[in-house]
Amino acid sequence: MKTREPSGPPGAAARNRRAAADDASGFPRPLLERLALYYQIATSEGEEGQDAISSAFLAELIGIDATLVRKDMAAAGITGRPKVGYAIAEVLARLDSVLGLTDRNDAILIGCGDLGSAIARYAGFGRYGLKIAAVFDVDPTKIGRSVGGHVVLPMEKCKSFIEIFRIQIAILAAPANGAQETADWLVRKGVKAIWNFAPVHLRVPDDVAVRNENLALGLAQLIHMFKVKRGNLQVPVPAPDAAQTEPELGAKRTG
Amino acid sequence: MKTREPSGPPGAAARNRRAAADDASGFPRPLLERLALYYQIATSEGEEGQDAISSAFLAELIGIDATLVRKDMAAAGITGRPKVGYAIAEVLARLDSVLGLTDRNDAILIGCGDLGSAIARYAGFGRYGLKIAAVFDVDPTKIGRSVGGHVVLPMEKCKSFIEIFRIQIAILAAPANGAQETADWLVRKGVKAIWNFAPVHLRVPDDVAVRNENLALGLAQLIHMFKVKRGNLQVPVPAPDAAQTEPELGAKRTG
DNA sequence: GAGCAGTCGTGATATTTTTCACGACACATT
DNA sequence: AATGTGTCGTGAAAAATATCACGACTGCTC
Repeated sequence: MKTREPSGPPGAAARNRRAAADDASGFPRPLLERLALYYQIATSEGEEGQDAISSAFLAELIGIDATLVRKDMAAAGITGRPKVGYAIAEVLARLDSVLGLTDRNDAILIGCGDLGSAIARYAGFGRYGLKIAAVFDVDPTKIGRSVGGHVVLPMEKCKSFIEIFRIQIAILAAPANGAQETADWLVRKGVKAIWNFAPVHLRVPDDVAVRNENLALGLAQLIHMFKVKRGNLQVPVPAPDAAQTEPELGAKRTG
Repeated sequence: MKTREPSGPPGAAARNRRAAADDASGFPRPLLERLALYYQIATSEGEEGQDAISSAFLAELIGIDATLVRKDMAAAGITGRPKVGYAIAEVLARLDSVLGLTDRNDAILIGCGDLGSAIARYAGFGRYGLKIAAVFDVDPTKIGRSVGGHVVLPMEKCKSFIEIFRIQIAILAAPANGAQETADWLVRKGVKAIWNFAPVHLRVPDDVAVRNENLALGLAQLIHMFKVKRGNLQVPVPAPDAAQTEPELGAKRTG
């Protein structure tokens, strides 16, 4: 079984590569990100009294091509009017539906450290349909404390809470060690979506949605950008011992 | 005909489309994300006593193809050994350099609300070369308070702090309104990299690196995934008035 | 009402990213 | 020492993604 199995499982394996593991099935990830961005901008413009929004405006703001915006809108099922643009009301309604922000989702928050507290206190998630129903922590010293209007509960009560309220979304703001374990446990209890802030890449079954937020990763990216722009970083090729002239990709050693 | 200009500008304009605006110039964004992921996994494996790490292992863990991992490694200038894998020490050293985590970077934190406090308290950034040198806030009631070992300073002192310490990186954890304004101000003062947590998409000059973290956006994505996996969301096409049978992309109206 | 200017819609095209297939090399075992 | 197995390295093909160019339609102005 060296060269991969061509036969393989029924059909799940075909799109198993990244569709199921990474975003879902609906839309590719970059598209989704842009869609959420449009939603945000449309909301902001709407609040300023605007009635419609043009593809060029969105494109300029985000820094992409206007055509791409139009393609995205088409993919989301949003129709614009020439000379006017896209009706903000329609954009919001449509993206509400596409992004699934229409109905409320109860979530539990696991871990009430610094980051967990920030999340618990952050009120902005309500607009996106997320409501934190309860906050849990293993640390006995934190239990009973009130954070963002929620009383921190002991983890022992988590199990029954999930079962009673049929919780399907969990926010994981626990330390790195034990995060995977906790995630596994949550999945076994029936949680179907995990928003992971622990600095590890969680592995979950295919039927569970996970988003690894991973601030450290974002930081690494920012610093990379920063360094490159400053000019004192590029180092694509190290040239370990054989000096190459081509900065292409790798370096064939044996020539 | 006008199938694009074969001659074209020198070369800078060619990759101007998104290279300069989006990530930088070094590596495409998805590659960078994976690289940071490798770094994280390698660190974790190294702490567990592992000495080398295989492309297949990384691929399986992240959910991508092993070839892609090898290509990425090659792009980063990391050489593996057949039958063994990639030496963790080399991976870490190389990615340290590529991601620019080698030397310390002093940063200031603007905004000490819930999220700002969490960031100030979060110790994990040190590993990635970031050191929070000072914390600022406009709110007079927060000034003087100690958060994560830093005394919150008034924004009035921010200007001179940036100038004196030659601060080039700012973490922006202010509310949405005024975030762009603050960012503009920071850029004028010489800041070259902004890690933005405000729920807006910041616009900065080309020579400034910005990463919009935007938790709400991540949440929207998670919820989308969740809904799609649950099966009660798909709606690619709305069929406003003309019912189409093709769920392709758009719907040609005039036929 | 006709012309003009601005914007959407989309097929074709270019570019980027990922996968496939296979060769080369290193370590383990006999 | 020779063989065997597992892993890297990489050119070529495929797939996905973004861009271009142009047509169609709308609202405004004269």
